[in-house]
Amino acid sequence: MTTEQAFLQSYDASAFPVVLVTVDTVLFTFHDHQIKVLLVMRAAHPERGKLGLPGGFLDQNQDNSLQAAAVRSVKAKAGIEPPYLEQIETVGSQARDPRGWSVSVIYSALMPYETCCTHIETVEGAGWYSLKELENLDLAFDHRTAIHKAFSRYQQKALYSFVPAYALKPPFTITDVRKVHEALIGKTIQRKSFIRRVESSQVFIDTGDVRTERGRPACLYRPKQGLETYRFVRNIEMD
Amino acid sequence: MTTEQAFLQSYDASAFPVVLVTVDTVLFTFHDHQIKVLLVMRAAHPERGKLGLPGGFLDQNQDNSLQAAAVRSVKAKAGIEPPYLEQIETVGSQARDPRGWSVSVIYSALMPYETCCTHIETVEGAGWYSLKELENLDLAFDHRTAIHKAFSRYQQKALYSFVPAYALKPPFTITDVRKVHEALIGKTIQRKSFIRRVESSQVFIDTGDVRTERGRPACLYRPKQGLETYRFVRNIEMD
DNA sequence: CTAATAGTGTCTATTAGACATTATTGT
DNA sequence: ACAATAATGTCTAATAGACACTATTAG
Repeated sequence: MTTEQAFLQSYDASAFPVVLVTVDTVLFTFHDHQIKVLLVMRAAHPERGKLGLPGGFLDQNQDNSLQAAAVRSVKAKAGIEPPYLEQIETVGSQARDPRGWSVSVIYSALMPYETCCTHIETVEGAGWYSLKELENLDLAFDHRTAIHKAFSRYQQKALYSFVPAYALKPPFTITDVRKVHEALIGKTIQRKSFIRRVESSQVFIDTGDVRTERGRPACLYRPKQGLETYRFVRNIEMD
Repeated sequence: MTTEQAFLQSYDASAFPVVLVTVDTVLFTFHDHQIKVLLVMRAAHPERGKLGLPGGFLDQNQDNSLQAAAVRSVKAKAGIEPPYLEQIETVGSQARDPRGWSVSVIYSALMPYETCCTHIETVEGAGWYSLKELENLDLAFDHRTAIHKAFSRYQQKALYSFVPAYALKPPFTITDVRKVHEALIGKTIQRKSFIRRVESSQVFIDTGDVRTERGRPACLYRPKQGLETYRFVRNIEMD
Protein backbone atom coordinates (compact mmCIF):
# COMPACT_ATOMS: atom_id res chain seq x y z
CA MET A 1 0.00 0.00 0.00
CA THR A 2 1.57 3.21 -1.18
CA THR A 3 0.37 6.75 -0.81
CA GLU A 4 -0.93 8.61 -3.84
CA GLN A 5 2.08 10.91 -3.69
CA ALA A 6 4.56 8.03 -3.70
CA PHE A 7 2.62 6.42 -6.53
CA LEU A 8 2.81 9.52 -8.68
CA GLN A 9 6.51 10.02 -8.04
CA SER A 10 7.31 6.55 -9.29
CA TYR A 11 4.83 6.77 -12.18
CA ASP A 12 6.51 6.77 -15.55
CA ALA A 13 4.06 7.60 -18.31
CA SER A 14 6.64 6.96 -20.99
CA ALA A 15 6.60 3.28 -20.11
CA PHE A 16 3.26 3.01 -21.89
CA PRO A 17 2.98 2.37 -25.61
CA VAL A 18 2.46 5.63 -27.45
CA VAL A 19 -0.95 6.54 -28.78
CA LEU A 20 -0.89 9.24 -31.43
CA VAL A 21 -3.48 11.91 -30.66
CA THR A 22 -4.50 14.21 -33.44
CA VAL A 23 -7.18 16.85 -33.72
CA ASP A 24 -8.92 17.46 -37.05
CA THR A 25 -11.43 20.13 -37.89
CA VAL A 26 -14.25 20.13 -40.44
CA LEU A 27 -14.93 23.74 -41.36
CA PHE A 28 -18.02 24.43 -43.43
CA THR A 29 -19.14 27.57 -45.13
CA PHE A 30 -21.88 28.65 -47.54
CA HIS A 31 -20.88 30.13 -50.87
CA ASP A 32 -22.28 30.14 -54.35
CA HIS A 33 -25.50 28.47 -53.15
CA GLN A 34 -23.53 25.52 -51.78
CA ILE A 35 -22.17 24.14 -48.56
CA LYS A 36 -18.40 23.86 -48.86
CA VAL A 37 -15.74 22.28 -46.71
CA LEU A 38 -12.20 23.48 -46.10
CA LEU A 39 -9.44 21.12 -47.21
CA VAL A 40 -5.68 21.55 -47.18
CA MET A 41 -2.99 19.81 -49.17
CA ARG A 42 -0.86 17.59 -46.97
CA ALA A 43 2.74 18.81 -47.16
CA ALA A 44 4.30 15.92 -45.27
CA HIS A 45 4.04 12.16 -45.07
CA PRO A 46 1.95 10.17 -44.64
CA GLU A 47 -0.69 10.79 -47.32
CA ARG A 48 1.51 13.57 -48.68
CA GLY A 49 -0.02 15.37 -51.62
CA LYS A 50 -3.54 14.31 -50.74
CA LEU A 51 -6.22 16.71 -49.59
CA GLY A 52 -7.29 16.41 -46.00
CA LEU A 53 -8.78 18.21 -43.05
CA PRO A 54 -6.73 20.88 -41.32
CA GLY A 55 -5.42 19.43 -38.10
CA GLY A 56 -2.44 17.88 -36.48
CA PHE A 57 -0.89 16.38 -33.42
CA LEU A 58 -1.70 17.50 -29.98
CA ASP A 59 1.20 19.61 -28.73
CA GLN A 60 1.57 19.22 -25.00
CA ASN A 61 3.68 22.35 -24.73
CA GLN A 62 1.25 24.63 -26.55
CA ASP A 63 -2.19 23.13 -26.05
CA ASN A 64 -4.05 23.39 -22.78
CA SER A 65 -7.09 21.57 -24.11
CA LEU A 66 -8.24 19.58 -27.11
CA GLN A 67 -10.19 22.54 -28.42
CA ALA A 68 -7.12 24.76 -28.11
CA ALA A 69 -5.23 22.23 -30.19
CA ALA A 70 -7.94 22.37 -32.84
CA VAL A 71 -7.85 26.16 -33.00
CA ARG A 72 -4.06 26.22 -33.19
CA SER A 73 -3.81 23.59 -35.91
CA VAL A 74 -6.47 25.20 -38.09
CA LYS A 75 -4.69 28.50 -37.78
CA ALA A 76 -1.38 26.90 -38.69
CA LYS A 77 -2.67 24.88 -41.63
CA ALA A 78 -5.20 27.24 -43.12
CA GLY A 79 -4.54 30.68 -41.66
CA ILE A 80 -8.06 30.79 -40.24
CA GLU A 81 -9.26 31.26 -36.71
CA PRO A 82 -12.54 29.37 -36.32
CA PRO A 83 -15.17 31.46 -34.45
CA TYR A 84 -16.29 28.53 -32.30
CA LEU A 85 -15.95 24.77 -32.42
CA GLU A 86 -18.12 21.83 -31.54
CA GLN A 87 -16.92 18.32 -31.07
CA ILE A 88 -18.33 15.79 -33.51
CA GLU A 89 -16.78 12.50 -32.49
CA THR A 90 -13.53 10.75 -31.75
CA VAL A 91 -12.27 7.94 -33.91
CA GLY A 92 -9.43 5.64 -33.05
CA SER A 93 -7.94 2.37 -34.20
CA GLN A 94 -4.77 0.56 -34.98
CA ALA A 95 -5.42 0.72 -38.70
CA ARG A 96 -6.35 4.30 -39.54
CA ASP A 97 -2.82 5.71 -39.48
CA PRO A 98 0.25 3.75 -40.64
CA ARG A 99 2.33 5.35 -37.89
CA GLY A 100 0.55 3.36 -35.18
CA TRP A 101 -2.50 3.28 -32.95
CA SER A 102 -4.07 6.65 -33.53
CA VAL A 103 -6.89 8.64 -32.01
CA SER A 104 -8.39 11.62 -33.77
CA VAL A 105 -10.77 14.08 -32.16
CA ILE A 106 -12.98 15.65 -34.81
CA TYR A 107 -14.20 19.21 -34.35
CA SER A 108 -16.46 21.15 -36.67
CA ALA A 109 -17.76 24.65 -37.21
CA LEU A 110 -19.71 26.76 -39.64
CA MET A 111 -18.19 30.10 -40.61
CA PRO A 112 -18.85 32.99 -42.99
CA TYR A 113 -17.10 32.72 -46.32
CA GLU A 114 -16.25 36.43 -46.32
CA THR A 115 -14.17 36.37 -43.16
CA CYS A 116 -11.83 33.70 -44.44
CA CYS A 117 -11.68 33.59 -48.22
CA THR A 118 -8.79 36.03 -48.42
CA HIS A 119 -6.77 34.21 -45.77
CA ILE A 120 -7.32 30.92 -47.53
CA GLU A 121 -5.91 32.21 -50.78
CA THR A 122 -2.57 32.89 -49.13
CA VAL A 123 -2.16 29.30 -48.00
CA GLU A 124 -0.79 26.95 -50.63
CA GLY A 125 -3.23 24.18 -51.47
CA ALA A 126 -5.97 25.26 -49.11
CA GLY A 127 -9.44 25.78 -50.44
CA TRP A 128 -13.17 25.34 -50.16
CA TYR A 129 -14.66 22.32 -51.86
CA SER A 130 -18.35 21.63 -52.37
CA LEU A 131 -19.55 18.25 -51.21
CA LYS A 132 -20.24 17.39 -54.85
CA GLU A 133 -16.62 17.98 -55.90
CA LEU A 134 -15.48 16.08 -52.87
CA GLU A 135 -17.01 12.83 -54.11
CA ASN A 136 -14.40 12.50 -56.83
CA LEU A 137 -11.42 13.39 -54.65
CA ASP A 138 -9.10 11.05 -52.84
CA LEU A 139 -8.91 12.32 -49.28
CA ALA A 140 -6.33 11.50 -46.61
CA PHE A 141 -7.03 8.89 -43.92
CA ASP A 142 -10.69 8.57 -42.95
CA HIS A 143 -11.35 12.26 -43.44
CA ARG A 144 -14.22 11.67 -45.87
CA THR A 145 -16.10 9.81 -43.15
CA ALA A 146 -15.43 12.62 -40.69
CA ILE A 147 -16.79 15.18 -43.14
CA HIS A 148 -19.95 13.20 -43.70
CA LYS A 149 -20.48 12.77 -39.99
CA ALA A 150 -20.05 16.49 -39.37
CA PHE A 151 -22.30 17.34 -42.31
CA SER A 152 -25.14 15.16 -41.12
CA ARG A 153 -24.81 16.71 -37.68
CA TYR A 154 -25.44 20.14 -39.19
CA GLN A 155 -28.14 18.69 -41.39
CA GLN A 156 -29.93 17.64 -38.23
CA LYS A 157 -29.31 21.01 -36.61
CA ALA A 158 -30.88 22.70 -39.63
CA LEU A 159 -34.10 20.87 -38.77
CA TYR A 160 -34.31 22.01 -35.18
CA SER A 161 -32.19 25.14 -34.76
CA PHE A 162 -30.79 28.29 -36.35
CA VAL A 163 -27.19 27.17 -35.84
CA PRO A 164 -26.70 27.17 -39.65
CA ALA A 165 -26.85 30.98 -39.48
CA TYR A 166 -23.24 30.79 -38.28
CA ALA A 167 -22.30 30.14 -41.90
CA LEU A 168 -23.26 33.75 -42.66
CA LYS A 169 -21.57 37.06 -41.97
CA PRO A 170 -23.93 39.38 -40.11
CA PRO A 171 -25.96 41.27 -40.98
CA PHE A 172 -27.91 38.87 -43.15
CA THR A 173 -31.45 38.51 -44.43
CA ILE A 174 -33.93 35.84 -43.43
CA THR A 175 -33.72 34.52 -46.97
CA ASP A 176 -29.95 34.12 -46.56
CA VAL A 177 -30.52 31.93 -43.52
CA ARG A 178 -33.22 29.99 -45.30
CA LYS A 179 -30.90 29.29 -48.22
CA VAL A 180 -28.30 27.81 -45.88
CA HIS A 181 -30.93 25.61 -44.28
CA GLU A 182 -32.16 24.53 -47.69
CA ALA A 183 -28.63 23.69 -48.83
CA LEU A 184 -28.12 21.58 -45.72
CA ILE A 185 -31.35 19.63 -45.78
CA GLY A 186 -31.62 19.47 -49.55
CA LYS A 187 -35.17 20.71 -49.96
CA THR A 188 -36.97 24.01 -50.18
CA ILE A 189 -38.64 25.52 -47.13
CA GLN A 190 -41.77 27.68 -47.25
CA ARG A 191 -40.80 31.32 -46.80
CA LYS A 192 -43.74 32.08 -44.54
CA SER A 193 -43.03 29.09 -42.28
CA PHE A 194 -39.40 30.05 -41.97
CA ILE A 195 -40.20 33.67 -41.12
CA ARG A 196 -42.62 32.46 -38.45
CA ARG A 197 -39.84 30.42 -36.90
CA VAL A 198 -37.49 33.40 -36.97
CA GLU A 199 -40.05 35.64 -35.28
CA SER A 200 -41.09 33.22 -32.55
CA SER A 201 -37.47 32.27 -31.82
CA GLN A 202 -36.41 35.84 -30.98
CA VAL A 203 -32.78 34.90 -31.58
CA PHE A 204 -32.27 37.51 -34.30
CA ILE A 205 -32.20 41.27 -33.94
CA ASP A 206 -33.62 43.42 -36.71
CA THR A 207 -30.86 45.95 -37.42
CA GLY A 208 -33.32 48.35 -39.03
CA ASP A 209 -31.19 48.39 -42.16
CA VAL A 210 -32.18 46.82 -45.43
CA ARG A 211 -30.30 45.33 -48.35
CA THR A 212 -31.46 45.62 -51.94
CA GLU A 213 -30.35 43.22 -54.63
CA ARG A 214 -33.19 42.55 -57.03
CA GLY A 215 -36.72 43.42 -56.04
CA ARG A 216 -37.99 44.64 -52.71
CA PRO A 217 -35.30 45.41 -50.11
CA ALA A 218 -34.85 42.80 -47.39
CA CYS A 219 -34.53 43.47 -43.67
CA LEU A 220 -31.13 42.74 -42.17
CA TYR A 221 -30.66 40.81 -38.96
CA ARG A 222 -27.92 39.92 -36.50
CA PRO A 223 -27.79 36.81 -34.33
CA LYS A 224 -28.43 37.30 -30.62
CA GLN A 225 -26.62 35.62 -27.79
CA GLY A 226 -28.29 32.27 -27.21
CA LEU A 227 -28.82 31.41 -30.87
CA GLU A 228 -26.84 28.22 -30.44
CA THR A 229 -29.00 26.89 -27.60
CA TYR A 230 -32.39 27.70 -29.11
CA ARG A 231 -34.46 24.74 -30.32
CA PHE A 232 -37.57 24.84 -32.50
CA VAL A 233 -40.65 23.74 -30.61
CA ARG A 234 -41.57 21.82 -33.75
CA ASN A 235 -38.92 20.64 -36.19
CA ILE A 236 -38.78 21.28 -39.90
CA GLU A 237 -40.28 18.20 -41.50
CA MET A 238 -38.18 15.91 -43.67
CA ASP A 239 -40.49 13.63 -45.64
CA MET B 1 12.07 14.34 -50.67
CA THR B 2 11.54 10.86 -49.27
CA THR B 3 8.99 8.26 -50.24
CA GLU B 4 6.16 7.44 -47.89
CA GLN B 5 7.67 4.03 -47.27
CA ALA B 6 11.06 5.43 -46.27
CA PHE B 7 9.31 7.99 -44.08
CA LEU B 8 7.39 5.34 -42.19
CA GLN B 9 10.45 3.14 -41.69
CA SER B 10 12.32 5.97 -40.02
CA TYR B 11 9.28 7.14 -38.07
CA ASP B 12 9.63 6.66 -34.34
CA ALA B 13 6.35 7.27 -32.55
CA SER B 14 7.97 6.86 -29.16
CA ALA B 15 9.91 10.08 -29.74
CA PHE B 16 6.68 11.97 -29.08
CA PRO B 17 5.56 12.95 -25.58
CA VAL B 18 3.11 10.44 -24.24
CA VAL B 19 -0.57 11.28 -24.08
CA LEU B 20 -2.55 9.05 -21.75
CA VAL B 21 -5.69 7.80 -23.47
CA THR B 22 -8.46 6.42 -21.31
CA VAL B 23 -11.97 5.31 -22.08
CA ASP B 24 -14.72 5.81 -19.50
CA THR B 25 -18.30 4.63 -19.68
CA VAL B 26 -21.43 6.10 -18.12
CA LEU B 27 -23.93 3.28 -17.75
CA PHE B 28 -27.47 4.23 -16.80
CA THR B 29 -30.37 2.07 -15.77
CA PHE B 30 -33.88 2.54 -14.44
CA HIS B 31 -34.75 1.02 -11.11
CA ASP B 32 -37.02 1.90 -8.22
CA HIS B 33 -38.56 4.77 -10.22
CA GLN B 34 -35.14 6.38 -10.66
CA ILE B 35 -32.37 6.74 -13.18
CA LYS B 36 -29.20 5.28 -11.73
CA VAL B 37 -25.60 5.31 -12.82
CA LEU B 38 -22.98 2.61 -12.39
CA LEU B 39 -19.96 3.52 -10.30
CA VAL B 40 -17.01 1.45 -9.22
CA MET B 41 -14.57 1.92 -6.36
CA ARG B 42 -11.10 2.75 -7.62
CA ALA B 43 -8.70 0.04 -6.47
CA ALA B 44 -5.51 1.77 -7.57
CA HIS B 45 -3.95 5.20 -7.50
CA PRO B 46 -4.65 7.90 -8.41
CA GLU B 47 -7.96 8.76 -6.73
CA ARG B 48 -7.80 5.40 -4.99
CA GLY B 49 -10.80 4.68 -2.81
CA LYS B 50 -13.01 7.16 -4.63
CA LEU B 51 -16.00 6.16 -6.71
CA GLY B 52 -15.63 6.63 -10.44
CA LEU B 53 -16.80 5.50 -13.83
CA PRO B 54 -15.77 2.07 -15.07
CA GLY B 55 -13.01 2.52 -17.59
CA GLY B 56 -9.32 2.44 -18.09
CA PHE B 57 -6.39 2.86 -20.39
CA LEU B 58 -6.54 1.98 -24.00
CA ASP B 59 -4.68 -1.31 -24.46
CA GLN B 60 -3.04 -1.42 -27.86
CA ASN B 61 -2.63 -5.16 -27.69
CA GLN B 62 -6.23 -5.96 -26.88
CA ASP B 63 -8.29 -3.11 -28.31
CA ASN B 64 -8.97 -2.74 -32.01
CA SER B 65 -11.10 0.34 -31.53
CA LEU B 66 -12.08 2.87 -28.88
CA GLN B 67 -15.45 1.23 -28.47
CA ALA B 68 -13.80 -2.16 -28.00
CA ALA B 69 -11.71 -0.62 -25.25
CA ALA B 70 -14.86 0.68 -23.58
CA VAL B 71 -16.55 -2.71 -23.71
CA ARG B 72 -13.47 -4.47 -22.36
CA SER B 73 -12.90 -2.06 -19.50
CA VAL B 74 -16.52 -2.10 -18.37
CA LYS B 75 -16.44 -5.89 -18.38
CA ALA B 76 -13.23 -5.89 -16.38
CA LYS B 77 -14.27 -3.29 -13.83
CA ALA B 78 -17.93 -4.13 -13.37
CA GLY B 79 -18.50 -7.59 -14.82
CA ILE B 80 -21.05 -6.20 -17.27
CA GLU B 81 -21.19 -6.32 -21.03
CA PRO B 82 -22.96 -3.19 -22.24
CA PRO B 83 -25.53 -3.97 -24.99
CA TYR B 84 -24.46 -1.03 -27.15
CA LEU B 85 -22.51 2.17 -26.63
CA GLU B 86 -22.72 5.69 -27.89
CA GLN B 87 -19.97 8.24 -27.69
CA ILE B 88 -20.76 11.29 -25.60
CA GLU B 89 -17.65 13.44 -25.84
CA THR B 90 -13.92 13.45 -25.43
CA VAL B 91 -12.24 15.54 -22.77
CA GLY B 92 -8.57 16.24 -22.55
CA SER B 93 -6.20 18.54 -20.75
CA GLN B 94 -2.96 18.77 -18.91
CA ALA B 95 -4.71 19.21 -15.60
CA ARG B 96 -7.36 16.52 -15.35
CA ASP B 97 -5.02 13.66 -14.43
CA PRO B 98 -1.93 14.08 -12.24
CA ARG B 99 -0.08 11.53 -14.34
CA GLY B 100 0.16 13.90 -17.29
CA TRP B 101 -1.67 15.19 -20.36
CA SER B 102 -4.67 12.94 -20.53
CA VAL B 103 -7.48 12.34 -22.97
CA SER B 104 -10.63 10.51 -21.99
CA VAL B 105 -13.23 9.28 -24.44
CA ILE B 106 -16.61 9.09 -22.73
CA TYR B 107 -19.11 6.44 -23.81
CA SER B 108 -22.59 5.93 -22.47
CA ALA B 109 -25.44 3.45 -22.62
CA LEU B 110 -28.78 2.65 -21.09
CA MET B 111 -29.31 -0.92 -19.99
CA PRO B 112 -31.93 -3.02 -18.17
CA TYR B 113 -31.39 -3.35 -14.45
CA GLU B 114 -32.36 -7.03 -14.51
CA THR B 115 -29.60 -8.14 -16.87
CA CYS B 116 -26.85 -6.76 -14.72
CA CYS B 117 -27.82 -6.45 -11.06
CA THR B 118 -26.57 -9.93 -10.20
CA HIS B 119 -23.25 -9.41 -11.94
CA ILE B 120 -22.74 -6.13 -10.16
CA GLU B 121 -23.17 -7.67 -6.76
CA THR B 122 -20.18 -9.91 -7.35
CA VAL B 123 -17.84 -6.99 -7.98
CA GLU B 124 -16.44 -5.32 -4.91
CA GLY B 125 -17.46 -1.70 -4.62
CA ALA B 126 -19.52 -1.59 -7.79
CA GLY B 127 -23.06 -0.38 -7.62
CA TRP B 128 -25.91 1.68 -9.00
CA TYR B 129 -26.31 5.17 -7.61
CA SER B 130 -29.22 7.50 -8.19
CA LEU B 131 -28.32 10.96 -9.39
CA LYS B 132 -29.63 12.29 -6.08
CA GLU B 133 -27.18 10.19 -4.02
CA LEU B 134 -24.43 11.16 -6.39
CA GLU B 135 -24.64 14.82 -5.43
CA ASN B 136 -23.14 14.11 -2.02
CA LEU B 137 -20.38 11.82 -3.25
CA ASP B 138 -16.82 12.72 -4.06
CA LEU B 139 -16.14 11.26 -7.49
CA ALA B 140 -12.79 10.62 -9.17
CA PHE B 141 -11.35 13.05 -11.73
CA ASP B 142 -13.98 14.93 -13.75
CA HIS B 143 -16.35 11.99 -13.79
CA ARG B 144 -19.22 13.98 -12.30
CA THR B 145 -19.12 16.29 -15.30
CA ALA B 146 -19.07 13.32 -17.66
CA ILE B 147 -22.13 11.83 -15.95
CA HIS B 148 -24.05 15.09 -16.24
CA LYS B 149 -23.15 15.43 -19.88
CA ALA B 150 -24.30 11.89 -20.64
CA PHE B 151 -27.46 12.37 -18.61
CA SER B 152 -28.45 15.52 -20.43
CA ARG B 153 -27.84 13.75 -23.72
CA TYR B 154 -30.40 11.11 -22.74
CA GLN B 155 -32.66 13.79 -21.36
CA GLN B 156 -32.69 15.33 -24.83
CA LYS B 157 -33.23 11.93 -26.45
CA ALA B 158 -36.23 11.38 -24.20
CA LEU B 159 -37.81 14.42 -25.85
CA TYR B 160 -37.41 13.24 -29.42
CA SER B 161 -36.95 9.47 -29.44
CA PHE B 162 -37.71 6.15 -27.75
CA VAL B 163 -34.04 5.46 -27.04
CA PRO B 164 -34.79 5.51 -23.28
CA ALA B 165 -36.61 2.19 -23.79
CA TYR B 166 -33.15 0.60 -23.81
CA ALA B 167 -33.18 1.01 -20.04
CA LEU B 168 -35.86 -1.68 -19.91
CA LYS B 169 -35.75 -5.42 -20.32
CA PRO B 170 -38.21 -6.54 -23.00
CA PRO B 171 -41.04 -7.22 -22.96
CA PHE B 172 -42.26 -4.05 -21.31
CA THR B 173 -45.44 -2.00 -21.15
CA ILE B 174 -45.99 1.42 -22.63
CA THR B 175 -46.28 2.74 -19.11
CA ASP B 176 -42.83 1.34 -18.31
CA VAL B 177 -41.35 3.32 -21.18
CA ARG B 178 -43.27 6.41 -20.16
CA LYS B 179 -41.93 6.16 -16.60
CA VAL B 180 -38.35 6.11 -17.90
CA HIS B 181 -39.03 9.16 -20.05
CA GLU B 182 -40.62 10.92 -17.10
CA ALA B 183 -37.66 10.13 -14.86
CA LEU B 184 -35.30 11.53 -17.48
CA ILE B 185 -37.12 14.75 -18.26
CA GLY B 186 -38.44 15.29 -14.74
CA LYS B 187 -42.09 15.85 -15.54
CA THR B 188 -45.17 13.77 -16.15
CA ILE B 189 -46.30 12.99 -19.69
CA GLN B 190 -49.93 12.53 -20.72
CA ARG B 191 -50.65 8.82 -21.15
CA LYS B 192 -52.74 9.35 -24.25
CA SER B 193 -50.09 11.50 -25.93
CA PHE B 194 -47.42 8.96 -25.21
CA ILE B 195 -49.48 6.07 -26.57
CA ARG B 196 -50.12 8.05 -29.73
CA ARG B 197 -46.39 8.48 -30.18
CA VAL B 198 -45.82 4.77 -29.66
CA GLU B 199 -48.46 3.84 -32.22
CA SER B 200 -47.37 6.26 -34.92
CA SER B 201 -43.71 5.38 -34.43
CA GLN B 202 -44.20 1.69 -35.20
CA VAL B 203 -40.92 0.89 -33.44
CA PHE B 204 -42.51 -1.46 -30.93
CA ILE B 205 -44.07 -4.85 -31.57
CA ASP B 206 -47.10 -5.90 -29.56
CA THR B 207 -46.18 -9.35 -28.24
CA GLY B 208 -49.84 -10.21 -27.67
CA ASP B 209 -49.05 -11.02 -24.06
CA VAL B 210 -50.17 -8.93 -21.13
CA ARG B 211 -48.82 -8.29 -17.67
CA THR B 212 -51.04 -7.76 -14.66
CA GLU B 213 -49.85 -5.96 -11.58
CA ARG B 214 -52.64 -3.89 -10.11
CA GLY B 215 -55.68 -3.11 -12.20
CA ARG B 216 -56.27 -3.81 -15.87
CA PRO B 217 -53.58 -5.92 -17.58
CA ALA B 218 -51.16 -4.00 -19.78
CA CYS B 219 -50.04 -5.03 -23.27
CA LEU B 220 -46.40 -6.06 -23.57
CA TYR B 221 -44.12 -4.79 -26.31
CA ARG B 222 -40.68 -5.43 -27.71
CA PRO B 223 -38.47 -2.91 -29.46
CA LYS B 224 -38.08 -3.30 -33.22
CA GLN B 225 -34.91 -2.85 -35.20
CA GLY B 226 -34.61 0.83 -35.96
CA LEU B 227 -35.79 2.11 -32.60
CA GLU B 228 -32.53 4.00 -32.13
CA THR B 229 -32.87 5.97 -35.38
CA TYR B 230 -36.54 6.90 -35.05
CA ARG B 231 -37.30 10.56 -34.28
CA PHE B 232 -40.60 12.06 -33.17
CA VAL B 233 -42.11 14.33 -35.81
CA ARG B 234 -42.93 16.66 -32.95
CA ASN B 235 -40.94 16.67 -29.74
CA ILE B 236 -42.24 16.30 -26.23
CA GLU B 237 -42.59 19.83 -24.90
CA MET B 238 -40.46 21.04 -22.02
CA ASP B 239 -41.93 24.24 -20.61
C1' DC C 1 -45.13 49.25 -67.16
C1' DT C 2 -42.72 44.47 -65.91
C1' DA C 3 -39.77 41.41 -63.46
C1' DA C 4 -38.07 40.17 -59.25
C1' DT C 5 -37.86 39.53 -54.59
C1' DA C 6 -39.69 40.50 -49.64
C1' DG C 7 -43.11 40.12 -46.63
C1' DT C 8 -48.31 39.24 -45.09
C1' DG C 9 -53.13 37.11 -44.81
C1' DT C 10 -55.49 33.28 -44.34
C1' DC C 11 -57.21 28.58 -44.96
C1' DT C 12 -56.65 23.80 -43.72
C1' DA C 13 -54.88 19.59 -41.91
C1' DT C 14 -52.43 17.77 -38.24
C1' DT C 15 -51.69 16.86 -33.65
C1' DA C 16 -50.25 17.50 -28.66
C1' DG C 17 -52.29 18.28 -24.40
C1' DA C 18 -56.12 17.90 -21.39
C1' DC C 19 -59.42 15.28 -19.38
C1' DA C 20 -63.49 12.44 -19.29
C1' DT C 21 -64.96 7.79 -20.19
C1' DT C 22 -64.74 2.93 -20.69
C1' DA C 23 -62.27 -1.64 -19.93
C1' DT C 24 -60.25 -5.19 -17.15
C1' DT C 25 -58.10 -6.99 -13.46
C1' DG C 26 -57.52 -8.22 -7.92
C1' DT C 27 -59.46 -8.01 -3.37
C1' DA D 1 -68.82 -3.31 -5.10
C1' DC D 2 -64.44 -0.82 -5.05
C1' DA D 3 -59.80 0.43 -6.02
C1' DA D 4 -56.38 0.54 -9.33
C1' DT D 5 -54.48 0.74 -13.62
C1' DA D 6 -54.87 0.46 -18.93
C1' DA D 7 -56.73 2.05 -22.93
C1' DT D 8 -59.89 5.02 -25.74
C1' DG D 9 -62.92 9.15 -27.16
C1' DT D 10 -63.04 13.67 -27.97
C1' DC D 11 -62.53 18.67 -27.55
C1' DT D 12 -59.46 22.52 -28.20
C1' DA D 13 -55.55 25.35 -29.07
C1' DA D 14 -51.45 25.76 -31.60
C1' DT D 15 -49.11 25.74 -35.76
C1' DA D 16 -46.75 24.11 -40.14
C1' DG D 17 -47.51 23.99 -44.87
C1' DA D 18 -49.62 25.82 -48.85
C1' DC D 19 -50.55 29.49 -51.63
C1' DA D 20 -52.58 33.78 -52.84
C1' DC D 21 -51.89 38.45 -52.13
C1' DT D 22 -49.58 42.94 -51.25
C1' DA D 23 -45.19 45.84 -50.96
C1' DT D 24 -41.05 47.78 -52.74
C1' DT D 25 -37.27 48.01 -55.45
C1' DA D 26 -34.58 48.28 -60.49
C1' DG D 27 -34.76 49.03 -65.14
